[in-house]
Amino acid sequence: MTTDPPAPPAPPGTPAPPGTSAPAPAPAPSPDAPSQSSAPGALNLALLRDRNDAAVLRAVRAAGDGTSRVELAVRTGLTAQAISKITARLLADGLLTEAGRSHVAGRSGKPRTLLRLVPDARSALGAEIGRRELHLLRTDLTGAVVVRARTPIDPDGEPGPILDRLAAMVRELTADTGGGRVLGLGLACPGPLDTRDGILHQVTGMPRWHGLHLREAVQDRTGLPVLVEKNTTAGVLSRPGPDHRAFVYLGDGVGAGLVLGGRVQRGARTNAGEFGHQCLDPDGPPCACGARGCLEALCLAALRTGRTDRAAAALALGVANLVRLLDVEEVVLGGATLLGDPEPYEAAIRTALAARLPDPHWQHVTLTRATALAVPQGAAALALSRLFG
Amino acid sequence: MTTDPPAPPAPPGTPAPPGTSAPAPAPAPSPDAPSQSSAPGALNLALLRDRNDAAVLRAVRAAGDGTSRVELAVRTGLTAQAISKITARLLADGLLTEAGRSHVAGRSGKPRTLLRLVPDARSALGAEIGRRELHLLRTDLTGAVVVRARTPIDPDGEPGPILDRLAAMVRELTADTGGGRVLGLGLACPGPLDTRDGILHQVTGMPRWHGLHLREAVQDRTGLPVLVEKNTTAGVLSRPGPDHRAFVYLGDGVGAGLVLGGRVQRGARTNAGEFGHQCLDPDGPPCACGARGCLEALCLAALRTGRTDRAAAALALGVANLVRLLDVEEVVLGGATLLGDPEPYEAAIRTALAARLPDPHWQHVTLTRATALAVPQGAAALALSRLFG
DNA sequence: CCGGTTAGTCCACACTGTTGTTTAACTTGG
DNA sequence: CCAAGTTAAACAACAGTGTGGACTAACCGG
Repeated sequence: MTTDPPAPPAPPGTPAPPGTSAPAPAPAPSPDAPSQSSAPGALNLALLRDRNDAAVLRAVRAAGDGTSRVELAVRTGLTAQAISKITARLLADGLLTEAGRSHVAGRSGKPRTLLRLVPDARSALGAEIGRRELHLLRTDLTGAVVVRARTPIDPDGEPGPILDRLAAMVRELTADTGGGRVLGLGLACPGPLDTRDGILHQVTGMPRWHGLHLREAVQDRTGLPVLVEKNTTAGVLSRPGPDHRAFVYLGDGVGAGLVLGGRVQRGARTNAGEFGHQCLDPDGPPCACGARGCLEALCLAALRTGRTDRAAAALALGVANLVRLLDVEEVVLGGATLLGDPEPYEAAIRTALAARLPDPHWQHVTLTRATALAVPQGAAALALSRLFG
Repeated sequence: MTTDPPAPPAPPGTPAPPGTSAPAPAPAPSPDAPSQSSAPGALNLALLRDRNDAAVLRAVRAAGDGTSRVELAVRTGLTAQAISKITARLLADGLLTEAGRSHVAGRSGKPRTLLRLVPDARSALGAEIGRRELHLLRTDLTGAVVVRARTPIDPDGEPGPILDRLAAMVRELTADTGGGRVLGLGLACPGPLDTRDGILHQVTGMPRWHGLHLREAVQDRTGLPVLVEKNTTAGVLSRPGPDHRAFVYLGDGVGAGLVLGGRVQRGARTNAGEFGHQCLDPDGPPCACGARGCLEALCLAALRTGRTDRAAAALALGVANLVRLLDVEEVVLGGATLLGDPEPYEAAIRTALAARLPDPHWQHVTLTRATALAVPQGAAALALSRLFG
């Protein structure tokens, strides 16, 4: 765990979240903690403002290409006046621009002024740390990938040199961000980990990374706010979607990321999403986790013998179980193995859903494919969520 | 669907939620809708105040018997001054009282003034509508049951007369609520339903209730704010618990209610919790839902042949799957069948969790039994959540 | 050109939580 | 017993939130 040159010694103008006006009020004890860790819902005026700013930004993003203030007022439930103040703030911060007016033929009155996100106003970094390679990318405010870079990883090696390389790549990728401030760096990792403190637990297949204080290590090397997340959870955040959705991953293992009620679900011990270890057959083959008949064990065993159909059937059953239990409206499929040959999986899942949902029409589930970049993009989205909430 | 005498023609002084001072600002379109239905997180000042009031009330409730203002300030993250103002409001509303001072030996300074909930300040009604009987109860502010009543139900009968009886029971049970205002009536029902509009879908085993506008019907008959909820979801709310917990139900069927991240999860179409229809054996016995090998089918088949052990094993496997997928910290067991003979189920679940969680120590799961009243109590808790958020 | 209509802003305001100061109610030490 | 020290809670002045009403801007239709 070499600690290396601390890179940019202080965060070069990054830490201020949405509002930029106040000099440095920050009553928070730790400089990067999210204001109040375990506050049970009590809100401050500053937090209120940030929340409403975020709500407006989200509404603008959701609208795609241009919304008016009136529409924002309707969508958010705030007054026109409140929207006026909030958008003024966001315009001053450079996050929004006015982009023409919306002339609707045969409609009297002053036309609405369109507002848009300024993609280059901020940027975010996201990385996927895998057992084979490290993938880093930078996105703009809309989440679109701007540049990316990759480097191989030796899973048995020490993390230190790799993190040094990561820091170097970060410097490269952020060198040319005009005035666009970098919001932070999201790191998506396999295996169980502690999201809150950014500490890895037993990362399967990467023995030297066991127990690593990843957040601290990368924060020291880059000077950026760092967020550590499980890869599947990052996957589900790769793009905005419905309030109830799941990202299902089939690669080296099987896992899922969950958004329920519009919120990422990490579970009590940040260990939710162990979708691959649901038991589908108490007498099935043994799994690496110690149990028997896990979905993951069934899938991997089938794949080893080339029986994609069986792997797909097992996965499909798991997805149907998940959909029935959680009533999600979208399932996003990802992971190298699955994306390498998606059709059989999609077909099997469609069949299973049709067979196992009592009313497939009413409970329609959208099935989509993630891109290969979903995980690092989701990691970047994590950094963007400082603005979008 | 007889419409009957509309009972107390207007809500007799009930509608104002926490704050009572303002005459009647209510900018909400519909009188009982929760201010703004689908507002994506935007808050106005009135909502901010209600939220903070609720946060303080929750903190007082969580503290059990008496907290001080300083402690509330710490817990909520608000300033002492803010707490002072908020508690003053709640004291004026009669929700809190000052109950002595906390003399701690060997501690200098002014002793803290203890604050407590006033149990009788408000009350809430909760009902469980089952296939065999209707169970109604009234709780105080703390959720403790004050009075209850029951009446048999003919599952094949018309709902109208039963709802009339319900309204009569409501009048009885609320006749002697001193000044304690009734916050509302929660109705827990089986089967798929639409929580938002309070409309039942196809309630299994109660054909005449199919498509009933239950909320409206009961609201008209009682004049109270009515909330309709699925029985399992009500069950999980029967008492405060950890932020990630599940209520698992084995009665006429098998189901679950979920609280994840401190929020009830109903799913995209308020159909989450179909825990009983996870497939544990693709070649298993056919289930009433049309699929094969559902947990519920396995359990019920085993129970029909008196094999409690097999039913317990199936349920335990499902619970283990649920815990791994969602990383809950508490599982509450309920339902008449299970509570009639809980030991084998508990033992099987403990065994399954020990076998299937990679680190049972770190991921410890508390297993508790619900009371027989959990469902109607949870329904009442739903009405209490107007105050507690 | 002018009235009608809609969008957005300016201003005064009510209310939120915050900061700084004062009062209340104890314990401690002489 | 009394003064000093300490902690709890309230009081007063304040910054900042969203709100309501009046006002201006920018279009349409005649």
